[in-house]
Amino acid sequence: METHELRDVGLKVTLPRMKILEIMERETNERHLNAEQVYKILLSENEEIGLATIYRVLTQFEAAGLVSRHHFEGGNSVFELNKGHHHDHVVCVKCGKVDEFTDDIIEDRQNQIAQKLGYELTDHSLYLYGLCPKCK
Amino acid sequence: METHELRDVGLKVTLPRMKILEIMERETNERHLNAEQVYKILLSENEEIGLATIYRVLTQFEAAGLVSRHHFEGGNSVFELNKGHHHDHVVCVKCGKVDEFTDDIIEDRQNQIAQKLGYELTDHSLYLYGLCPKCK
DNA sequence: TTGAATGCAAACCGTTTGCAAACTT
DNA sequence: AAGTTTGCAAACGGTTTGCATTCAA
Repeated sequence: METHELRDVGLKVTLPRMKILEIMERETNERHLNAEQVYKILLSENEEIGLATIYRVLTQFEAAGLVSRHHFEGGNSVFELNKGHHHDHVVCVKCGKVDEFTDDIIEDRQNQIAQKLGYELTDHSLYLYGLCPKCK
Repeated sequence: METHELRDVGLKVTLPRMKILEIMERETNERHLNAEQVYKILLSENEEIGLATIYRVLTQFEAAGLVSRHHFEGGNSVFELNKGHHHDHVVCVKCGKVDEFTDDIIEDRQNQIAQKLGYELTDHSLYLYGLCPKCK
């Protein structure tokens, strides 16, 4: 139940936050949503929640560590529910489907490259773009 | 001389285009510039070129294959002069310095991952963020 | 001379913010 | 009852566009 997840991260339990969290839990596995998409899903379920609230709630969720924000090609932010482990993404440029992966070899190489160039890494982002099985 | 590069890609030779191309050639190796930065450099050299023109020219350069556009963390676009070969980037989060690299092992792994997940890759982006030698 | 390129200001779009009203505790 | 959270509309920042003027060929 979303109630506990919200309380656990110190957020007051409100209807908008519960609904948005519920949607993130339902949809994250298939695709990552932007604020507009969350807004439309809410509308289609007859929940009249303002777009500004969605941005605010998602930003709070991000600060609380419940979701991460990504900037895919094109620019606007998409959000994904956190499941704890680091991973990278493959994004379908046609339908928006997202697959996740981790690869130790790639991680190692990144660290080696950073070291060789003298950088102290703080973060990295790796996105693969293409057509998913259904779309090609 | 910038004149030929412009003619070669089918662009009329104008002062804004020459100046902007010249700046890209001077600056690309050290850092990748956004439109605002190009604008300020032009101003500092007493060239009064409108920001809208800079966006238009950079977009034309991109279409002509002269430059690439990237979306680094934070969101706004930065441009880099193309030198023909594919490469990825390490970006200093403090000073904006950019280093480039390519790594065949990473490229291979990316292709294998895409294949395993059934994607037909069209593109990818890999950015490492950190502190460069001077900034850490 | 003629069509393309520029400058300016206004439009745009995703996102954020100020404020009064509606909620959670 | 006290303090948050929400909705609305207005503001914002980077980028694009319409239109009259200026320019390259």
